Formats: sequence, C-alpha cells, structure tokens
Amino acid sequence: MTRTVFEKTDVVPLIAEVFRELGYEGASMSKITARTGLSKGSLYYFFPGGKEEMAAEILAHVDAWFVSKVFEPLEQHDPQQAISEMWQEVETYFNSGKRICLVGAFALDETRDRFDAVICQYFKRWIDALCAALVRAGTTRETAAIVSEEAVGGIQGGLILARALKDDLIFGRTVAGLAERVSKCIPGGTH
Amino acid sequence: MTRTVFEKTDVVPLIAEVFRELGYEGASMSKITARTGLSKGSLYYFFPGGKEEMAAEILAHVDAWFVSKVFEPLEQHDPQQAISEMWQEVETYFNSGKRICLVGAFALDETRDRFDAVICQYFKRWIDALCAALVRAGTTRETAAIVSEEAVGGIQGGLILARALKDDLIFGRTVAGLAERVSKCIPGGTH
DNA sequence: GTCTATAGAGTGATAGAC
DNA sequence: GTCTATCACTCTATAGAC
Repeated sequence: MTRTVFEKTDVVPLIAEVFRELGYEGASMSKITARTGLSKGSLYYFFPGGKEEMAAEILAHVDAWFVSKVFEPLEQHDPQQAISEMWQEVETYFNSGKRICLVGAFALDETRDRFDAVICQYFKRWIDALCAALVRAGTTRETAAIVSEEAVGGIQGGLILARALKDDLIFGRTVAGLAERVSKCIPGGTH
Repeated sequence: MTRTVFEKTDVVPLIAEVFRELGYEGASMSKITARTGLSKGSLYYFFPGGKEEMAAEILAHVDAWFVSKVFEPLEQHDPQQAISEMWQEVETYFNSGKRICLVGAFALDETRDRFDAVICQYFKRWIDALCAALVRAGTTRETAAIVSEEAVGGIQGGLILARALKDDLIFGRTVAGLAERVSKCIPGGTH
C-alpha cells in the first residue's frame, strides 16, 4: 500500500479551492477526496468536525491571509503605499478575476448563517481598514467611509462580472477604475 | 381532503425564492417540496427535466422580468428616465439588499457552467442597454462603456455586502452612489 | 511495542429521478 | 411512494516512524 503523507498546512489550501469552485453545498466529501487525493480517513483525522470544520478553517485561513497582506498594512503602514499595494495584492490573489472570493460566495446563500461572524468581520475590517488609511491620508471621514464601501463592494461585483461574462479583462478594468476613484479622494493623491 | 391546484406561473416564483436563498446545490427537492407545498409528483409533472429544468425556467423568468422592466426601457425609452427608473426598480426588486441576484449567485460556482449562456447574456445585455442609454443621453461611448460596467458590477457588489454585513442600509447607499456617478457623466444631467 | 496518519469498507440518511 | 446513487460520517485496520 502506498502512503502519501500530508500536512494540514498543505491540505487547507487544496480544500479551499474545492469550496471556492463548488460552493459549500457543492463541495461534497467525495469531490474533496477526489480533488485533494486525501482519503476520508485523513480528512476526518485532520477535521474531526467534518465539512463544517473544514470550511471554518478555510475561512480562517483566507481571513488570515487578508489580515497580513491587506488589512494590517492599511491599518498600520503608510496609507498611500498600503492602498496601492492592496490593488496589486487583490489583482494577484483573485487571479485577474478567474478566482472568486470565498467569503463573498459564502455570503450569498444560507451558508452565511453558519459562518456569519467571520463573514461579517472580514468585510467590516476590510472597509474599516481602508477607511482608516484614507483618513490618515487626509480624506474626510465621511468621504472615506463612502469610498471604502464602494471599493470593497466594487471588487466583489467585479468578480461576479468576470465569471459571468468569462472576461479576463473586466476585473482588471474594475480594479483600475476603483483605484483611480479612491486616489482621487486623497488630497494631493496621484491622479 | 383538500386539493390545491397550482399553475406553473404560480409555481415558478415560489421555486425561484428557494434557489435564491439556498443556491443551486442547496435547493434540494425536499426543500423545494417543503417550501412550495408541491408534491414531488407535481414538480416532475411541471418540470420533467427535474432540478436543472426548474433552474433553467427560473433563470428565464428572472431574465424576462429584467428585459421588460429594465433592459427594454433602457434600450428604447427616454434614456434619462429609463436610467432613473432602473435604480428604482433595482432597489425594489432586491428589496433593499435583502434579496440577492439569482443570476449573480449562480455565476459564482460551477452552476455557472450549466447555465453559462443565460448568465452571460443577462449581464451583457444589462451593461449594453445601460451603455446605449447613456450614449443616447450624450455620454461618449468610451465613458458610457466604463460607467455601465461599474454600475452593473457595483449593484452585485452591494448585494454581497448587504448580506455579508446584514446591513439594510448599505445597498441603498450603494445604489445612490452609483446613480450619482452615472448621472454625472451625462452632459447636463441632474446633479 | 506506541503513536500518528492513512486507507477505505460500511453506516443510516437523504439526494434527485421517476 | 419507490427507486438507486450519493450524501456526511464512522469505524476498523494498518503503514511507517519512533
């Protein structure tokens, strides 16, 4: 019998892609075993709580990525640089719109109710972090709050359009448009 | 014994809400029978093709609604009035963000591949119709194309944020913001 | 031998099709 | 309601590292 040894840190991103592509309900255990190469035994060894625990860990993993790559820089670093890096990270992470936002997808159906705290926190922190960065860059609190919502929402909308239209360029246009509008509300911003 | 007689036209909107709330995979036949009051027999009488035929008819029904209430007015009526009515219809239809876009939700997971022609057509026609209305109102073709994408995408993003944050006001703010930006690119528009 | 990780047959429940 | 396939999940067996 061959024995492949997995580590949990390697397993989480694999399962994440299955949930991302098939959704919570569509990601059956058999699909997960087929696409990850892990047996049911291994999956339940890593995640005794089953499918719900897998999804919870995956959401936490996605959230942690955004915290370190996007939210914390926006909250702590130079605001203009952090915002500019945010657009870059977003374009790369979502692979020009070919990869969707797992948190956004989970928000749309009853899956939201299973994970509502994480889902709500993710978007709230993103909007608040961007807003705080804009305020530090000199934007008024009112404008910053409105623009931050528009930017985070706009990214989600761009991902839906990219998948719906099977258009590899639309997400880039969306991000570029949002970046321009955000930078225009920074006094002395590059535009 | 009581006997409730259903007509297919009454059944489609009922099933539509189940798909909208639970997603394609989450909307099991038992959930559909439970929430519509229809027996499995009735469902297969109305939809011999099963679940896939139900979803296809529901998508067609949603699309037809948008064609008559949004796309055709944008394509044919007074552009400024049609655009202003679009925002009104969108706010009402999505119930201030408490109701999501079925087409957008289907676009996110592998459900898209089952219905990709309808899903693509829906968003393409919406963007094109809005773009054409803006051009008729005097906007340059280039600006109109960009703004139309931003508006249709922005609506989808607003719906995701509304559900994720459980915020009844954010969708209204999103629509108001988009409406303002759209009207600003019309020469002599009301702003 | 112990311990950790893996395999996969087998469980009852429920899916969608008819 | 009845069908078969598949669901999430359990359990036993065991491979390999120590």
